[in-house]
Amino acid sequence: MDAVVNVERSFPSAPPRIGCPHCGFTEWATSARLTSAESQYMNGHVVHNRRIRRYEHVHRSGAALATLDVINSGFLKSTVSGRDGSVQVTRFSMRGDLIGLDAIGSGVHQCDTIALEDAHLCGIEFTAFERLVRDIPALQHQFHKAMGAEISRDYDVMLLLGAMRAEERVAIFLLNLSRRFAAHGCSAVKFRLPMQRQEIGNYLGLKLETVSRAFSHLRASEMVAIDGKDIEIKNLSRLRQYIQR
Amino acid sequence: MDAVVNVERSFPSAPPRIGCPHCGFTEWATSARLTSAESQYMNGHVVHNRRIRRYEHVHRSGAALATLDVINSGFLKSTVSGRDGSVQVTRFSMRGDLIGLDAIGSGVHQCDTIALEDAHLCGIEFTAFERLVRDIPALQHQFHKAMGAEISRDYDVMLLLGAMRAEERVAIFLLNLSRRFAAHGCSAVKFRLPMQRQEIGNYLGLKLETVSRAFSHLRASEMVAIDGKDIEIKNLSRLRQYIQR
DNA sequence: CGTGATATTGACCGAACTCAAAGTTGGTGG
DNA sequence: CCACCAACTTTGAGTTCGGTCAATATCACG
Repeated sequence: MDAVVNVERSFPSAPPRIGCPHCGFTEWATSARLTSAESQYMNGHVVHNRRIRRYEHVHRSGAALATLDVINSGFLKSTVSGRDGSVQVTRFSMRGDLIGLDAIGSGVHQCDTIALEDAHLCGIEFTAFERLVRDIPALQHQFHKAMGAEISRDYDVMLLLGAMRAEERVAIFLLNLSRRFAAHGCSAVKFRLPMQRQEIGNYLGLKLETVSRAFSHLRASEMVAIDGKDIEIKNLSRLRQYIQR
Repeated sequence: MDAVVNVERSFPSAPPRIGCPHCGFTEWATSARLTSAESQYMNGHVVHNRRIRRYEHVHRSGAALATLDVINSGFLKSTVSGRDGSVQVTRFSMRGDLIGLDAIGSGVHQCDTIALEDAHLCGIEFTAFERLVRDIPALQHQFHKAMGAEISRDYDVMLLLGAMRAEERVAIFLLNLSRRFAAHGCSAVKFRLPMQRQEIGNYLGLKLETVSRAFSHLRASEMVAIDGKDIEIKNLSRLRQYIQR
């Protein structure tokens, strides 16, 4: 607890933050309702706004866990691979998402994480993060919720992969993207896919041709307009209904 | 931190533990290398050895998170359901496994968890557990590793569901069970399945007939002997090889 | 504007599903 | 303790959904 006390001594009121104008960790701190002293304390450990270029790795499978990161901008994909070369996309991540949870179990990354477009991350060294989490109860709770949310999401994906038919999977995928864009103040009905058909297939457990056919069929049913990577959901409620069968 | 200090005052050396002879939390404490004072402190919050009878629920989807539990004995299954009645088994849990992680994200359970046979659990109220985790750094690290391990396992299941063929899934399922039994000092090559074909299918994203056929084929290939629920792995290395294609 | 990568569409194939029937198991009550 | 019966498992035959292979179309980037 000392650390927080020290910070409170050094920063009795919150000084203006410097550096990273769109820091994902600060957003995180906001939703965890940290005091400004706590927020400042955490902020001191953040490596701000690391740039990742399109197609670059954030981390590779087998690499030791170094930092926990939050995305400020850009889209990432994480993949696990079988020995036979098969690839499964475990997650598409965007602004506000935590990167590195795949390495906490063993200390070594289980996934490759690659930028689908130029991206910016803020990171905290994991051992420092665990200390912060111990010192700041609100941060602890937020972190546990974030890991728990990832586990819940994984269970939804298992249901999708194990029990849904191809077109349902694609519809659910679009609705999830829609919801996530909306949560960031973007349009829920009109957006551009940051990934290609192959990658969607590797996420949904389908071949790219099947994804393409599903899109074509959803277009024919007039639920969505699809032009390459540009998506417009024409009938949100019918699309929602469709997956409830 | 006070709590630990208090405990250290009250229990300068470890007094003999009472009550639960096979407490999973104690095993947990051992692998986290808690001091005996810390272990004692934690132990004071454990509700020991709750009995769950076969087919009873440990928790239901939609119920608020109350306790985090560790299994002392018995096998459990956790499931998520789609609106259309489809069921996905997210996990088969056994001695030493943590129950309740599915509720940490939202505070509400995402899964139904049911006993496949009579079982015993030790539990700690979750809010108390978060306090313990803050007070005992080694416990914190252990808990984060446990959640991280669950996330890693989920990614493996996604690869299995999204990219593997039926017989591979079944082979991997058997090998995983084998490894887990071995980790508890049981035979790695001879064991009894605690679940039925339907439930294996609901875990592997297959129909029960497909599971049965896969078993028959693995038997015909002389990799395993299967008599109902009794499994004997006849050729472990060939079975391992088989999934590496 | 050209070119390689990505996406669509079609025809065919095969792995897993469905439906059905027989065989086996295990729990219960006589 | 055994017989019965419902639940579970195996196996077979036919179907279907998604995969495979291939040809064309479109896009994005240099």
